[in-house]
Amino acid sequence: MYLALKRSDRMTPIKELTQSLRIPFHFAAKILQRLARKGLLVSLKGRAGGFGLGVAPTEITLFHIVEAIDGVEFTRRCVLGLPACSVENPCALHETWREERDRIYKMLVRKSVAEMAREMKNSLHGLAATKDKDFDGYQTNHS
Amino acid sequence: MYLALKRSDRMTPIKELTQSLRIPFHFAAKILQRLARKGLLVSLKGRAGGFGLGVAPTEITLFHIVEAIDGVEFTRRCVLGLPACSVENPCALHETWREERDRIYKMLVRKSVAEMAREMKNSLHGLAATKDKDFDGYQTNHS
DNA sequence: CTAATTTAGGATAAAAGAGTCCGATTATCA
DNA sequence: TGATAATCGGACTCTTTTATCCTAAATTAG
Ligand code: FES
Ligand code: FES
Repeated sequence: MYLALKRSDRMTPIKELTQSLRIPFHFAAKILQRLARKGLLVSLKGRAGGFGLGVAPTEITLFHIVEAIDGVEFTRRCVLGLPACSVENPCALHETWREERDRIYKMLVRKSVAEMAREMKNSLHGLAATKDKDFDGYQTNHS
Repeated sequence: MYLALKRSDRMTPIKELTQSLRIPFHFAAKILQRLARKGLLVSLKGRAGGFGLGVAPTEITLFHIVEAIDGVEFTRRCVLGLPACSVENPCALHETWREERDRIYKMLVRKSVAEMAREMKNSLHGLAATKDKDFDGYQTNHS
């Protein structure tokens, strides 16, 4: 979302992002790296390096992000943990759960980063996580 | 579900349950114990001991079980992990997620163990978990 | 070419979770 | 009253997840 709200003609270094959002450097680095490997972001090393969007923010959906970070196995898995989920051998919740699961899937596919960024424009700093970790500005040490 | 399908005039020992369902003894024991502490089941030590339902199977809902096993924090938590979830300070997904979250909540509250047991009556043995663990019948050792 | 900057990614550490084991406790029966 | 059959709950182990750190590689400025 932060990257989506930035002008895209140059790269954004991790340090800028983490200081603005007040989140830990290495934490953000791993996430950005992961999204870049999936092609959602592009990265560039060196002097003017950093991260930028790999595709238009209207094209990046929550589904893509969940897929890159947590995986989307849940769309196929039995909610009770049975080895297979199928209509042939349904568990006690199969029909009920399938309905909710489909709704969530559709929601993930529908929500784009562009849309979300628009909605959070005014409160992006609220992204600071639940626990108050140290962020770059006051970080104890880094060369 | 297994207990709901049994006549309730005497207790069911863990061993009987785990052999019928082909699941590991200690695994089931911990779960049963946990449900008993919450009052969903009753337990009795000694000779004719075992577990039984603590309340009518029509009164035990999925919500009660999730509450006892995994917790139901998710009904209050921000899906993006912000420290608080509220309409005053909503995240980019607040409205969208609230809707799904409510549906899932209602589903959990609606589904009773009685209903589920009825539906799985014929395939309860399918409860054997994803990975094929050893179960009591062939377990390597226990006094 | 060299120094500075910045990401890449493997290694390590820390934390959480799942599953197992075992001694203690409780109840029943002969 | 002693032997036996059970659960109870803490300790322990194993695996997975999360977070951090560190060195290498890439890029650019001078
Ligand atoms: S079989 Fe359980 S959700 Fe489909
Ligand atoms: S504020 Fe994020 S779900 Fe309510």
